[in-house]
Amino acid sequence: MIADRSVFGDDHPPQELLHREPAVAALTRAFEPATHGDRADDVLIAGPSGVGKTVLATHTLGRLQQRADIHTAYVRALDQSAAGIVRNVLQELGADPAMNTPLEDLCLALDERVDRPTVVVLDEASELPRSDALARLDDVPLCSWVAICHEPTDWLARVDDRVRHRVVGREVVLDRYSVDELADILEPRVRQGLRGDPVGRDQLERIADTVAGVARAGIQTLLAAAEIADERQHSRIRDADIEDGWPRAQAWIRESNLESLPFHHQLLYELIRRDGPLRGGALHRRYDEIADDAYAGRARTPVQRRARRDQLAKLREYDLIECEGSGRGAEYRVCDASIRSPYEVAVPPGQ
DNA sequence: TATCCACCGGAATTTATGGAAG
DNA sequence: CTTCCATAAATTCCGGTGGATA
Repeated sequence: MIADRSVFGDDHPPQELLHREPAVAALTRAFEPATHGDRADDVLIAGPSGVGKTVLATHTLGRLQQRADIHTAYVRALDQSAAGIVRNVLQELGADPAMNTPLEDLCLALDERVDRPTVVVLDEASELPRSDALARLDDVPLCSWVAICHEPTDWLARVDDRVRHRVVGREVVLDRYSVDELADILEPRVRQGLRGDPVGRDQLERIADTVAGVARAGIQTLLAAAEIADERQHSRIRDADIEDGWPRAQAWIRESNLESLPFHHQLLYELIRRDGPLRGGALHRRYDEIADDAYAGRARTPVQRRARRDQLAKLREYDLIECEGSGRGAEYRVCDASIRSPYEVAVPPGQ
């Protein structure tokens, strides 16, 4: 049934953006000055994860690039410093700045390189307000940015006044898709990625409903349901395949999250998976007991408690562990105990 | 209920890394 | 090669706080 898995990848853009016309129009308007060689307006795109914020930005920019002489850069801001972000922008523009180039020099190099309208997409920019990267980009005359975050109100409250005034009131806020809209979005993927006539409209709607209008989850669930239908030798996707496809899709997302993290995080995760739910104190004691063995033969060495707390916060952010209660009494547990670290983490049994 | 203690998380400080300049 | 420098990651320090203990 599955003809081409790559059709379901995050990096496989749709040929046309369905049901985002107002957002495309707003972005196009903001980019308009760039078509006559001027600086584009800055933009803030906000909305829950998986509803197409990144696709909206790159798709619209791609179309602009076809009819205007501009440069674009795509950077994952995450919790990078201003220097890290400016350095990444330079790399995207074809420069090769050294790791230890001072922020000031990076900005000068950027100023020199930007010789035409340049739009920088800053994805995963929720922590961006902590650095002054946006102000740095705004200092470059022809350079504008598109920041992508989850919570626009919170984000705007944390940025510098000068930066806020550039985007406030013109935020592009995306919401989850309706069942009908998401079913429309899934249809082309069925045609391109699956063989035969494997799924009906009512089932696409069922998928859309299951994932509550989150496009990324819908696409992954469609693929998972097709995979399960294959395993069960169904010629068409059945309701039960969709039922079981959703948790499988969730597991894929979590697995790739866990895989992307360094060993420290994965060790903490494995401790919680094996011995959780655990309170902070108990977790730290377990770590101290097994750390020497677990890190034996690895490039990294055990870290202190304060660093572990930051790593636990990262695991929560990635939806790998959850925390019941707050502060001192908080209890950690993994979200899905069937998800394991790809490292063979040697964790001797507790007690 | 009062006191104590361990943990949390912000901020300052130190260490590690990897180029570049001398 | 050595020294220098800037960043990123980790450590140290510490005030605040919520659970534990009497």
